[in-house]
Amino acid sequence: MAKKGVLTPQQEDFPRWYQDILNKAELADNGPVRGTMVIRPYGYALWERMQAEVDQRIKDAGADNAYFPLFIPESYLNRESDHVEGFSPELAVVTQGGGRELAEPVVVRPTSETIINAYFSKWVQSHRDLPLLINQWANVVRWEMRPRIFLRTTEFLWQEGHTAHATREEARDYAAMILHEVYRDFMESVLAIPVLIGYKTEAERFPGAINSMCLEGMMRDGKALQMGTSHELGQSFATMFDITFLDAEGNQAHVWQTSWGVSSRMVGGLIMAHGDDQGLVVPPRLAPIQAVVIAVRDAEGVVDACHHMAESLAAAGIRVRVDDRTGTGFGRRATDWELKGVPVRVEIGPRDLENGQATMVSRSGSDKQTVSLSTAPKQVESLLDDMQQQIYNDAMAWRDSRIVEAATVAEVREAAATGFARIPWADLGPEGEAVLADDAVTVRCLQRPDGSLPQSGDETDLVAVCGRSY
RNA sequence: CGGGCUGUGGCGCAGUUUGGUCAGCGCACCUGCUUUGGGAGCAGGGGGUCGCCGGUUCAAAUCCGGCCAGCCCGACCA
Repeated sequence: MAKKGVLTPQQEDFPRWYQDILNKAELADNGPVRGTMVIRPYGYALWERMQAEVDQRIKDAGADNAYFPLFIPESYLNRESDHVEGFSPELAVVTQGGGRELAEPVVVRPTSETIINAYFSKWVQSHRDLPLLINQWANVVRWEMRPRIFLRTTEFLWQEGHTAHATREEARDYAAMILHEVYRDFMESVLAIPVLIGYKTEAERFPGAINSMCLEGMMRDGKALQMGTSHELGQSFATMFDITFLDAEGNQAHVWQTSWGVSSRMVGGLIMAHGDDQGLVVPPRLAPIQAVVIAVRDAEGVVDACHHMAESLAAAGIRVRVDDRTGTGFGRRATDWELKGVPVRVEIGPRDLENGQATMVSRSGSDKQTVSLSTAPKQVESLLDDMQQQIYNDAMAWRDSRIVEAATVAEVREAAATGFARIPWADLGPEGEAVLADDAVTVRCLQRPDGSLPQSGDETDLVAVCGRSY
């Protein structure tokens, strides 16, 4: 009884598909205040897994977690002119507290450069205090014009790293290292989303940065999603907040800084990079539930067998859940887990049990295979490994099939209707970039012809990757 | 903030042109029975002052005015 799809097909209406999946997979709801979201348990479980993986990599990169206040004095924002210009339109400002007008309004942090650097200036005295490597997991607020759950919400969750270094080279290398070792590695090996890396053009740069590096993923509708950024801040904040140190020769100098972040936007990226008309597809390394053991129906010994199966899967290190809600029809439950993108289903019914078997089904393939109860954990494990690789390969092949080499602005515009275009930056330039902007096409990043990260924005053979974006 | 579309039980919608006999449908939910190997069936049942405020009228989901919210397309952005 193949029913009509549960979700609006992607081809028919992609934004609608996205809305449907948020509801049907129980990921998030709109909050009561415009632009806010309620992240539901399954959506939050995805975020927690992302946090855990990113946090470990950040610690491996030598940064320590700390926490700074939600409220920032308005005057702090005003100290860095580019920064305040960039953010003031989207600030939430508190003017009252305890029933009284505040002497100085406080802003709800849109990002924490200012308040963190105010403290860096207290903590940094000597070259021996450097590098100072701090990370914070927090919520931030930006009063966005056009909110969309996970992709652009008024309040969102993120991680922001802030560092101070003795030299420009060291700061640049650290920002690039974060881009590669923390972000790119996480996105490609855990999220299974291939990303393009490069520099932002001046037009797209973070307010206050001297260089912004980014990672861009392609969604299933051909649009780009900026999945993360890593900035060289130069010395502007150091100057404004007076962050100085005595070097080994006894000279006073300003530090060189970086900041970098990824956010709950990645949940949206995960949905749109892998999801299909059956629902979410969650790569095994990320999945909060890697395998669900389903009791097909309540016959003799079936539910017990499911719990035993779950125990042996868990013992093999697999994140597992049992679905023994036999009061609900099998088809309904199978569909529900498919919607949630759980990589592997292990189904056990009386027929399986008779033969000492279980049925193993992969979210990405339609074939069911029969496995013996005793060897199932091994087989699930290896299926999970295969799926991780396959999901990445599929995303990569699909993306590459939608990247076009272009020679003119017109060709870029045409290619951007379905995907990305690559064009020599020398041929496009800021003038071409401005022309493309009329059609909502932007330069997503500047990279070397081989796709690697430049060492400098002055390199002469840089390629501009262009597309429409979220 | 500009352009377009839309607000009716949890979700999706019909009804608005021609004001009254209009508060209805599907899904979801509750109870019972039968079911359960790909969104089960039957029977019974609960739930909405029709986005909000005001106006016109004997009478407003329906007409008028204002406001608010959501979605899509732009400018902004993680």
